[in-house]
Amino acid sequence: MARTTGSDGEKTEAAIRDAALDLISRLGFEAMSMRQLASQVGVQPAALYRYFPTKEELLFALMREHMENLIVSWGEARPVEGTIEEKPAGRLAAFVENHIRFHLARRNSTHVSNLELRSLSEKRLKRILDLRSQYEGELRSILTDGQRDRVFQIDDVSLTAMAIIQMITGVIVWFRPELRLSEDEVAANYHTMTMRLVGAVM
Amino acid sequence: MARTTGSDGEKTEAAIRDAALDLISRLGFEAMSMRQLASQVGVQPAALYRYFPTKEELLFALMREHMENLIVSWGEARPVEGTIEEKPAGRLAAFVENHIRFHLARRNSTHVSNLELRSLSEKRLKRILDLRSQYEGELRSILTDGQRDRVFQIDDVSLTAMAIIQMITGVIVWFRPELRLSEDEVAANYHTMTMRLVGAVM
DNA sequence: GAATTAATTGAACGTTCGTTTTATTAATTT
DNA sequence: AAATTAATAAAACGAACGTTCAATTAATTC
Repeated sequence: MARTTGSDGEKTEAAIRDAALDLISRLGFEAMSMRQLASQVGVQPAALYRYFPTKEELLFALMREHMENLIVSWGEARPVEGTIEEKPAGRLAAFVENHIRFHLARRNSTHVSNLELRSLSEKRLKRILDLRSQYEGELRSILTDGQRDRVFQIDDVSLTAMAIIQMITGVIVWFRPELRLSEDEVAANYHTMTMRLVGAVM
Repeated sequence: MARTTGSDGEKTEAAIRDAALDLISRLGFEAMSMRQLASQVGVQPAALYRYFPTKEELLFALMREHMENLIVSWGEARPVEGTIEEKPAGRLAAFVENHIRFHLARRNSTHVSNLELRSLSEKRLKRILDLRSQYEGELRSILTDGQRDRVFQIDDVSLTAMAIIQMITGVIVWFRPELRLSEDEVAANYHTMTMRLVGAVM
């Protein structure tokens, strides 16, 4: 056999991405074999190489897409200038809420992006870390502005930014949709904790 | 050749553990081969199997030891009953300080214990998660007591416990000894943030 | 100093890995 | 309807994997 009836490059590529996110987040990147991936997609291993030249480039594509989506998501959620929400406290609230919702909606790719950095070559690792640093810079600038306006009490902006990122990303480690708390309640809770953490009066 | 001059089982086992922690934390468990490990220890691959029956049991041993050490460490650092430090705020301060110092002193095994859970069989995974839950229970009980005494303002004890654990464990992701902040400063900073997070007045 | 035990080597086992090559068929274009 | 391009299958490559086994030597015990 060769080309199968109804086969379509775009659909296959999307199916590969989905299956890869599922398998990598469950088994880990190194533990997932290309044969396993092909089998889950319903295709022969060789077909994968039409879409991704190597296993590592597949991982890189998934991670880059995740980070770019995250940055775009924040760009759209960020309060517009001149509004009341554009003050530091409003921006921080928007940042936390967007971050929580984005990650809860993308558990698989979040796991992949957070746990598989070691499998990237130095060059590709740097590109992902640059995107990450760009995103974290948004948080740092919010904290710096709040410190300047004396609405936040922060000892060290960089350290606080890392602490907040770790805390709010950690939600995907324990949160399960079937648990007692809803996504809204979780987001509200993290918002409150973040505001207390930076010493903002609510 | 066979047994080498000066060879000693205890030393070899310790060397295997050290090398494994180093390699796994750098490459990941699946990416580390037993041949690589043997080479770093300075021994033939077959020699590893005198100390650990399988690769997975080696990983399990490293993780269990890490968690048991963490629990022992907290047992020794925990304030004694009847002292002023035994109030919730003092216990929380001790918990955060011990946690930060313990993890900063054991970067490799922390990475292994946090990132490689997926490589454990169901049974062994459960044993590690039980130890983890036992440790987290200590934090939850501190938060519960502080809530009862009205010295902490906490919406949800479990959620807050997870948030704090994620935040303070995250220190090893970014902290490098050569950076501007000392271990003492970092610990003090996390202590302040934690107290603010639970709404304690300092 | 002989017998025993501990520690390790060297070689090999079958399996699986990521990837490549070639052939074949479906869909699209001309 | 013929020619071309896109999508896949089938088979194979050499390399690396975790692990086992038998042989060998160092250290210890008697």
